[in-house]
Amino acid sequence: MIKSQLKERVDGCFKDGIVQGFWTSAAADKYTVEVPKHEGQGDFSTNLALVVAGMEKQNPKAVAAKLADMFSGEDDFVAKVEVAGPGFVNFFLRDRVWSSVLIPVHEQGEQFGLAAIGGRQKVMVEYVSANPTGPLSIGHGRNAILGDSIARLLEAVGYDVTREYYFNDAGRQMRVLGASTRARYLELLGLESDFPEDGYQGDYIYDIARNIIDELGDSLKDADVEVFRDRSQAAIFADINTTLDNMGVRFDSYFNEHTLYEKGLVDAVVDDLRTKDLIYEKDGATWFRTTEFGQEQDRVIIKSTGEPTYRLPDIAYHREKFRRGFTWMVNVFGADHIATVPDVMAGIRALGFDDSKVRVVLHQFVTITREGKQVKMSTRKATFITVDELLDEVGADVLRFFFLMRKADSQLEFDLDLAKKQSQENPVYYVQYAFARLCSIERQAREKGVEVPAGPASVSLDQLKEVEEYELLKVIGDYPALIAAAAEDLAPHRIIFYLMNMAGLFHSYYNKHKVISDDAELTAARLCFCHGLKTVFRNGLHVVGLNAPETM
RNA sequence: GGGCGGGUAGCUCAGCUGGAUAGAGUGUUGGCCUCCGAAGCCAAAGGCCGCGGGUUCGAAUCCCGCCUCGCCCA
Repeated sequence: MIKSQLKERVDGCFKDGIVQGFWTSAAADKYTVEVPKHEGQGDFSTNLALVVAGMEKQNPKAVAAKLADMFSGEDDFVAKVEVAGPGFVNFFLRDRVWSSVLIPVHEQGEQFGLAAIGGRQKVMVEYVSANPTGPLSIGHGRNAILGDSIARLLEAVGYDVTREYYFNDAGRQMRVLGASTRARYLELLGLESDFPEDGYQGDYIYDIARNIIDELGDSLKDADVEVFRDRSQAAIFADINTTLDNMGVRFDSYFNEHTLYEKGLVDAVVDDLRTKDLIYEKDGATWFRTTEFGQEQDRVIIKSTGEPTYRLPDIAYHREKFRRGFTWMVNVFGADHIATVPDVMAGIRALGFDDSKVRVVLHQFVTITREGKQVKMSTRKATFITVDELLDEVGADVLRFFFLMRKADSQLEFDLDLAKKQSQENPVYYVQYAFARLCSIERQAREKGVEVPAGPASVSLDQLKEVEEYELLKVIGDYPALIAAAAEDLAPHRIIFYLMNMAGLFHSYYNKHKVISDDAELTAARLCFCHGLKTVFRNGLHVVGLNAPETM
């Protein structure tokens, strides 16, 4: 906000410079106004002179000097302008400029940081999308948290978000699931059973079988696999939903792949591709000419057995998303789905849609370390760690925080010992503690009969003149831009880093300066300042789905 | 063999569209509670940003090659 004010003034000078013949318009939109890394380099700096000089073979320092001259004369915003280094122009602002951010924070409260960038456009975020063959694994957990946080961020900047879970309950996997449950059922009844070779070995299958016995006894001993499949699916889905609920993850809709077939949408894709001559038959299979869309080889979409490959329904599903009116869509996938992306994109383009409207967030795998050693996981042997187990061990906030601490591209090492055993030194608590402390300060003030100011209007913000206060005020002022950038990049991890940084600055400030003192005017200003901090902590925690506890 | 993603402090990881002296947590070492919550703070130590070229005023960041780890496809 303050940065954009300055940027406008720099832009104005740039235009004046063109009029005066100092430089041409070539560098327009190429230069930036940034916060310098090091102290002594001002509150903001611009590389305008370096960019202009580079494009026009001028001396950067001379250009910088001209720009600095145009800022001549002091005012109530800029205090000092300097040329430094290879040709940066550094700006030092008036101290009182910073405390002005408390005004919008106070006025907007929970709305502070929200934006209307999205213009209520309809966006779909698809995530989790795990088939109901077993409890959610740790990888699904990362996916769920990532998708949910991205959805929250997009809502925060004004998109109309629909969260969707896509699944397939009709495939081979599901038949194996049904057969596994039937085998366990018969086994528990003491009857002869044949557990499938590639069956699901997890204990949860026993649980499902046991529940069937409790409810229906041995009446299903001659029933088909389908019966067991349907019951297993229902039970597993119920568990998945409970898990998601415990994680604070919700969905607006569930999309069953089967409906694509029911409505003939899969066949329609084949027909449409065929009329566009993008399909041919070879070796009994049906091929899609993906080479027309920049791929190295064509892909099979219907196998010689008549069974479609995963690509086909995926393409049909994405066309359906477009038809449902979504302006753009986000797919959150684990790294193992990488291969399907180009095929689906090709399909979308082939059907006449704009594939740049589909943004794929790929996240790498999660590894768990316990007692310093990596835990080996296998889905088939059911030796994976489930989200439920993690939730039991560390709780929803820690789980979410840890999953968001890494950008999606990075593999995530989840150190259980750190998350659990040392929970007192956990980064989650570090941030939440900052918020709780701020709440505690306000409680303390009230107990002492000190009036907590209603807002910045009634206090003298000029009282805020400590370096630590300026630093924190700057951080507060960055918050709206942070939300916008994190949403744009679909990168919730940035919020986490922001919060940890702000918490660090605050804890440091707290240890150095007393908020409540004998100086009534100063106390009022600081209480107002702390209230602003509290607002930003709460908003920041909430925007990625974390709790902001008032006491801990 | 091809594709994608990593390689930054002992460990786990940030580093936004190239910017001025490389960042955090954790671990190690040493300090700080009569004082708004010590789940906290302060200080020290710790780096050929995988390797080699290139692009330019300037590269951890962009381009090419190679090494290595993970995932996927064949």
